[in-house]
Amino acid sequence: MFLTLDLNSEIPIYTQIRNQVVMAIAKQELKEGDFLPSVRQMAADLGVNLHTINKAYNILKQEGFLTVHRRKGVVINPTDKYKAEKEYYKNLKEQLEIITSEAVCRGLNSEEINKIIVDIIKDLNNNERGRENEC
Amino acid sequence: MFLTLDLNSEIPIYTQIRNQVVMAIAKQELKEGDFLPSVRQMAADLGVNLHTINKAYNILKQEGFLTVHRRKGVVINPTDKYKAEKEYYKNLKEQLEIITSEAVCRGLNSEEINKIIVDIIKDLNNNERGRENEC
DNA sequence: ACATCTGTTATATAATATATATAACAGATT
DNA sequence: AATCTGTTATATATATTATATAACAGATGT
Repeated sequence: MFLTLDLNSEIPIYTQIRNQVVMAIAKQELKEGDFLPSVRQMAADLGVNLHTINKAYNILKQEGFLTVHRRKGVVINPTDKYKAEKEYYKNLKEQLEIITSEAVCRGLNSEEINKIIVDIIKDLNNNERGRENEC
Repeated sequence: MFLTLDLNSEIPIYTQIRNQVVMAIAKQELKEGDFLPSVRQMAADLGVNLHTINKAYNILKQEGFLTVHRRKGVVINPTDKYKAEKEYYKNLKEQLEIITSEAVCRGLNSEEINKIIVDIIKDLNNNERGRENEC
């Protein structure tokens, strides 16, 4: 399982799960058509409540990342289901305004921030390799 | 006042205030030695409770952005008080990993993300001009 | 047909976070 | 001495987060 929880984190469990699924999709550890465990199964695996998983899945569903089927479980959507749209860009910009402002305050410039992002994307692609036998 | 609140937002009021102060520092609308209104004054201005402002100020204090004096009110710190340090970099990277992963999922590449950040920083500097007679 | 596993929905409960309302204290200013 | 500071302490209300049970209906496998 690619999921690890920090129960002491201020970030809610359902948000941690949502974030890690998105990161797994970005790394292509999860691809179109891949299945996630059922809410009950993942709840058992992680030792949390069914509703916590259900909330995370419903957010991901609402965001377009996955589709939910009875019995089968949860399926990662094809990428065209979660293409960037107007509302997403607005939200992204708002988030980056806050983060970038603090970074600028603390003396970083756009090149340094860009380097961090380039490195993150590089890492996403590195993790892509050598992981064929998972899930 | 450079502060506007969205009471319907899911973002807590004290977090909105914290973020807007950081953005104001980034825009240099607030500079070293500038004063912020007292907790009571800003609470009255914004129509919220004293403790909500106090919480925002204490977070900003803890983050190094300002110092609190009795009577005088609240003073923006010199920039060396909130230089980027190890812990901040770790936190910044964690935040950007999540945001960048989602952006990559939605089809953006590092150039496009970088452009958004460059534009944000450009806007921060634009707002710097023509605002001499504020506060 | 039947049992079983799905997601889903509904309640209830508890703990924590957020926000407000008052009050009081101690330091600093005027 | 009066006033304005930040600070601290309670109390209260609401919302969020997380858990605990239970039940329902659709789909699957036997």
